[in-house]
Amino acid sequence: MTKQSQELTQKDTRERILDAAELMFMQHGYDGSSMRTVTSEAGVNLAAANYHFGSKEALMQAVLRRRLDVINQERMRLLDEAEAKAGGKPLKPSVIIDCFFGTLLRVAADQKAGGETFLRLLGRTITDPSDFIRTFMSSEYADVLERYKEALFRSLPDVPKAEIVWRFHFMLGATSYAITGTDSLRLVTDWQVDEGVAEQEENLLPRLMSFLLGGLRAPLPKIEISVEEAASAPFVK
Amino acid sequence: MTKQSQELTQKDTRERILDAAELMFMQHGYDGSSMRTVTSEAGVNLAAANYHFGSKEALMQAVLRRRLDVINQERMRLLDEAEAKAGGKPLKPSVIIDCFFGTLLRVAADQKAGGETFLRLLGRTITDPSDFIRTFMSSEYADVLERYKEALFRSLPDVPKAEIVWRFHFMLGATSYAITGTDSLRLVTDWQVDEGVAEQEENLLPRLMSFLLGGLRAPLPKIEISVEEAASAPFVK
DNA sequence: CTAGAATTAAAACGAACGTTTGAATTAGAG
DNA sequence: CTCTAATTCAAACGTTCGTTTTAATTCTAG
Repeated sequence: MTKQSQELTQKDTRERILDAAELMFMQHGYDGSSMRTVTSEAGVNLAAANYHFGSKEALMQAVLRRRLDVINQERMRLLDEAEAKAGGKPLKPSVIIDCFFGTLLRVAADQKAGGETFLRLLGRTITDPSDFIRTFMSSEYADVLERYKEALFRSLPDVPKAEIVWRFHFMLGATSYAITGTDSLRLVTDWQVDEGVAEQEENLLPRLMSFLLGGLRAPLPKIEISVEEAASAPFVK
Repeated sequence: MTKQSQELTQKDTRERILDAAELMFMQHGYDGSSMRTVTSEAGVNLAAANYHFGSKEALMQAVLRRRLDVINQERMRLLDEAEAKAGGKPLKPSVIIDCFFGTLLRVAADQKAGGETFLRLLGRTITDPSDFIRTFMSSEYADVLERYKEALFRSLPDVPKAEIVWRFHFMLGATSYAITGTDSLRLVTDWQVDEGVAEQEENLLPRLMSFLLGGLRAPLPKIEISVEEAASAPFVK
């Protein structure tokens, strides 16, 4: 059997498992989902999941990788493009933020039948307690995060780097929580009964963008920085 | 046996279970923690947990309630106090934000041996996939959220209420993610090896506060609002 | 068509799970 | 002290978990 035909025959089962796993992991979390519910939801045999992916952990990684690769490649491409166009000059913060967070929302919302689901899965995954997930996400994001941090440092030369790292951190949190959608605190209750899901995404992006930029460019807090702390501040290279 | 002596004798076991559960739930999540690891960590018999709390779900609720009650009562008290002092005039956004988010960080950080742990547990709990946790948090937070939303509406009369609700939502996300601490993406890597944990908390508050206020007061996004959407916007009463 | 690899299918494995049971132990009230 | 209720304890319950095994089936290259 050739490689090409393998992929064709596997594609059905593999992708059905990935789709079902994406949905179940989003709805019930990694620990809350079982291989049995995933495979039965996918309409395939239980053993097929272990045959194609090896283990539940590997399945989770495959679910995440399928979408994250696309998103992170697009993030890199857009930042390269913007920096090339700027010709050595620092980028505007709004451009950087849009490349990073805007890409996430746009790409994830674009992909038919799964983008929305993945977006919410990602929001939960970022705070997932499982060690292997945190390790995986860390390695998966290392390059792109380093790239964007450097871009922000150049973009905001007067802001301490430690402060930028903190605010990037806060922005990630606001975004991850925003896209989780199902508001655990029911802050937003009667939600889009008449309208489609797409419309929510459309409006989420500009709203979130305004918030993130406002936070990123907020006045610096007044903190007494001790000498020792300044020396050990993160990422002051 | 009198009620008082009951509480005294139960206190040891009950609180040891609560402390251990708080720690395990924080470290491994609700689904990732077992009654066996919790009770063995607490140094008590397995059945003691079900005896004192009835079930694993009830144990989780007791863990959350123990700290949330204190925090939310303090939130209510401070807002009452601030509004009484203002004498009918709207409060400044910074005051409201400090009452809500500042109280969380201060009270949780104050409580000896557990405040820090609970803070991180709460960060994860807010995005936990379990249905019963979301339901519990929703009901536990309903009153205080309603109170703070109203205060923000009065504080920012020119900002559409829907926008305020969105930004409250984003602020919750930034905070919950910020206090989760263990950065899943390792954005902050070499972290306070020399310094204690307390110092992180000290600096987190002003940093987070600046970010939240910047986001809250950011320029409004440009969104085309259709008539239908405006009519069904959340919480426009 | 046929040999052989790839895939699917059914069944079972041992381990870990939340919970329950019933006896043993502890502690306070009269 | 004695009786009774509260608590602790060891053991087991039935279920579900991720994974493995082994056989049946499907598909394709030659």
